[in-house]
Amino acid sequence: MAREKPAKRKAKSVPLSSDAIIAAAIDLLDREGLDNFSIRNIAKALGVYPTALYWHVPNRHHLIARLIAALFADVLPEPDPDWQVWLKTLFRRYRNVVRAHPNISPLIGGHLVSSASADLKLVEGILATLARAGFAGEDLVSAYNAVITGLCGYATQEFAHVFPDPDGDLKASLTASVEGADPALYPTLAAERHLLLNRALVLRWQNGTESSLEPGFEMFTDALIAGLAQKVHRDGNLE
Amino acid sequence: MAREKPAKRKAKSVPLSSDAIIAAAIDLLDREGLDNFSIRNIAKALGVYPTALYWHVPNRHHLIARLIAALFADVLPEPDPDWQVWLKTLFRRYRNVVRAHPNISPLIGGHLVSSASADLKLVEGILATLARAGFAGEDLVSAYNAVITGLCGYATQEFAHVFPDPDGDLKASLTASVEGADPALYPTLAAERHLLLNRALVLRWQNGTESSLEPGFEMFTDALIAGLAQKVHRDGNLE
DNA sequence: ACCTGAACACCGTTCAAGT
DNA sequence: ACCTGAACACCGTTCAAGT
Repeated sequence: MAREKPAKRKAKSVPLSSDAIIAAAIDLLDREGLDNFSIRNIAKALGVYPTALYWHVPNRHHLIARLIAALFADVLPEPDPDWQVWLKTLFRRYRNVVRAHPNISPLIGGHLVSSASADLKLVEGILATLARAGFAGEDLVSAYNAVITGLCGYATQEFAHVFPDPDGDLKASLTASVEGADPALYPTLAAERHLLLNRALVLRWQNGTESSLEPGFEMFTDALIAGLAQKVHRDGNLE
Repeated sequence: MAREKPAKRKAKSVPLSSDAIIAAAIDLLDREGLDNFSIRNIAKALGVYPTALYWHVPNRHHLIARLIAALFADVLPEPDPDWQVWLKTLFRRYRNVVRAHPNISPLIGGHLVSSASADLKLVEGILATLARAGFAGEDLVSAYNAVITGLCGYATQEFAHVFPDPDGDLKASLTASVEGADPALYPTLAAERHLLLNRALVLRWQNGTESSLEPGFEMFTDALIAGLAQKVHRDGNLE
């Protein structure tokens, strides 16, 4: 009784468009996850032949680039007098998008696709903020790269793709090795094992959707921003 | 004349083993890149049927987990009296591994696979270092997560997967949009465009292999470490 | 201009069969 | 115990053909 109407999404008549394709792609990714995210399944959801998409989108990579651009279209925060507050807000907004669409994590992670649809307003926003903070020249580029890394870094880890584990083998083996960690060899790990299990990166079998890593997000972003602030301050680049 | 012997890797006789499979997988990933990295091609390199691998390795995910574990087996630095120096060394060693095997970036990025072969010595090393710095309880977990993020974050971005772009369309469109950025709309971007093009994340068509992002790495890791130091200092968690 | 439909060269994985 | 070999249910993408 759970599978009445198999999501007959397209009443035909409506013509295909690249926007409709991206929308269907986002919907599919959110509903079915990365493992079922394919050109063919997007086409199926649209009630159209797979090859029909190629009239509107050059290939899978560009489709993903546009999908990412669409999801992050509104991350840019309003201006703020305090550059540190602005950065923090940006980090938070970025994380919220990933949290709302966690399955994009692997698509952002180690891929350069995003460049295919660069959001210049976002780039300028970060650059202008860092320039205002006191960064210039090469240091501005470095600080910008540090910020972008911080932006993607935490969220993509927190909401990383969990590979299929029907029998719960991963949970079992992680629990066993953490619970059974020899205090002589791993004193800190053993002492804090209950806080760490499924809540510390590399010791998880679930991602941020089921087991939030928000405290670490606060720590990470605050530390990064504070470190950047200290850098400009120490170098005497004050306005 | 460049393709004499097509790498006839296996003289047969030598029996298959999971270690041999991982070694062949690393070799394939390094030589051919992610786009040709498949179970079938690993098998081909070993001169064996694809399905033969399944006797030694449960599936693709576990194979990748073991591959990652093998590559990072030696990242853990020697002990150092200064916890900040130790962390910096760890960051640098991690980046060096990724730089030597850049094609793993997408496999680390937004995936939780690494958990399948957690390196407890590495985990303990980071935890012990942070505990020594003054972190405890929940803050220790948060700081640990921040460090792991920093570890993976920058390197996976710097050496991110570049999708095939035979006609150089990406380079052309990025160059055009950055070079032609309206100074009225994008003042900072326009002013520093020569420093940014292909060297700022999201404005690149090459990754760190061809266009190093090391200055940003220094900035990022120094800022993160300094920020963490400030955090423990401010909270008065000194020993 | 836009979509169909067949086709190509791939995937990961299961499972029975061989030795 | 370890590998072969066929088979299944998928991929992304090309290209000719339809309308």
